[in-house]
Amino acid sequence: MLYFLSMEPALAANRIAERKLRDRQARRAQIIGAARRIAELEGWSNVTVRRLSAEISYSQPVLYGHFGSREGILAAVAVEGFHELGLALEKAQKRDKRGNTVGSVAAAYLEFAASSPALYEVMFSLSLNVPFDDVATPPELRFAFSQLLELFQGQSPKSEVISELFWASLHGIAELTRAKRFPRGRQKERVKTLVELFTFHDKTPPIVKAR
Amino acid sequence: MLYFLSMEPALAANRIAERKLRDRQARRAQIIGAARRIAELEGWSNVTVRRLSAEISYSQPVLYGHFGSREGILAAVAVEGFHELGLALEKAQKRDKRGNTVGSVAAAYLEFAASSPALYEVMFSLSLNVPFDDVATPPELRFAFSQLLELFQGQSPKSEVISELFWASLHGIAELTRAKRFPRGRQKERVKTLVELFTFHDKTPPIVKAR
DNA sequence: TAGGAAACCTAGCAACGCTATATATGATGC
DNA sequence: GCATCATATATAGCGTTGCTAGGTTTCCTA
Repeated sequence: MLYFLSMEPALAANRIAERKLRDRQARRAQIIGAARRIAELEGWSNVTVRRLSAEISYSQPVLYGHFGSREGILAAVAVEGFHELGLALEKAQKRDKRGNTVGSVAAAYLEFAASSPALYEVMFSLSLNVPFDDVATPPELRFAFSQLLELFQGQSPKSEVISELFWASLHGIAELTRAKRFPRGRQKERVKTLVELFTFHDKTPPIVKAR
Repeated sequence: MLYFLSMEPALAANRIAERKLRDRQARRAQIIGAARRIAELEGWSNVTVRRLSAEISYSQPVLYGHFGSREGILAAVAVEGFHELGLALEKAQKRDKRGNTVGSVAAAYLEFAASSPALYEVMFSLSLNVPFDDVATPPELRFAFSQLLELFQGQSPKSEVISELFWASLHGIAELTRAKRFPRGRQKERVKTLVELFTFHDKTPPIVKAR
């Protein structure tokens, strides 16, 4: 039972360092979680550093030790959002059984944006972000977009442009819906028409790239 | 030369009231103009009430007398933006000589968004806005969207949905371009492909209803 | 020309993001 | 076990923000 006491000092130091790292990451997750919760319930303007510090029962400088600024916190939330969006799209693509991959991915995208409006908002409102094809771009962003890229892969020489347009359409629908710029209750029809636009029945083999 | 002095009192009061109204509107325009200029040059975070009051050489409460809050100022700028966007789209539609109305309107839309990024940003970032089909919706918003509606009028029973999707696509492209989420230098190809998607030829409609 | 309304400014509040500095906590060497 | 030192955390404050109560000036009217 005195095992740990007799342990090699270097190993003990390792365990301690690991524990500290875990604590740190746990607190980081706590901060991000609190930010998301408050944003979703009360809007991003209520996500203040003071409020967050009260929420996790630490002083403000602790938050600045984790993320360098308030924007850093929002950026971390945004990255988490892209990760989850990527997972949701991947899941939708894999689970599709009706041969309508484009449709189910589109539905999943809009469902994500609608069910977490504040999260979706912050994913695109941060203006000081790195370009998407930059080396510094977080892999979470690439991952999310790659799910859309795969949808049209090899369909045409312009498959990349098609993917970009598809993404833009989804993003536009999500944003205009969130901002209440669209008449209500036609969302299903909108998605259906969108899918038709992006589904190409040519002589040459079209859309479905099962994989 | 003593004409005005002997003028009917009621008329004199009228002239004075009119002049005051003119002054008021001129100052209102000054504020909006200053806000736009600063936003475009230094970003919206630098558009503070203090800064604006210094810019027009009036104290802060004067600004609050015109617009009730900082957000009120941004909203006024946004409305002005929608007005100008509507005009730009109308012009593009009327000037089109190549029979490619959809294309020239799309180009005009993206040109507008690209040349005034801060203006375009504020037009869609105000979350607390009235729904688009509400009675309280400023006519400028309706006007802008009506330009897009006309584009597809009568082309299909779903012309309204098509218009909404077209708008969403344009908005998505504008936003993703502004946020640098798109690879550079393919904008022309993007627009061309978009126009193809939204152009329905009488003989062979590219959209075949999928089941 | 007196009086009153309208226009305008001064000064200040509470809350914000952020940080220099002080204090407590906990691991390490003797 | 104790002293030491680094690391972790808190206190307190700076400058700036949006916004407003209250006093002052300006200008129209009678």
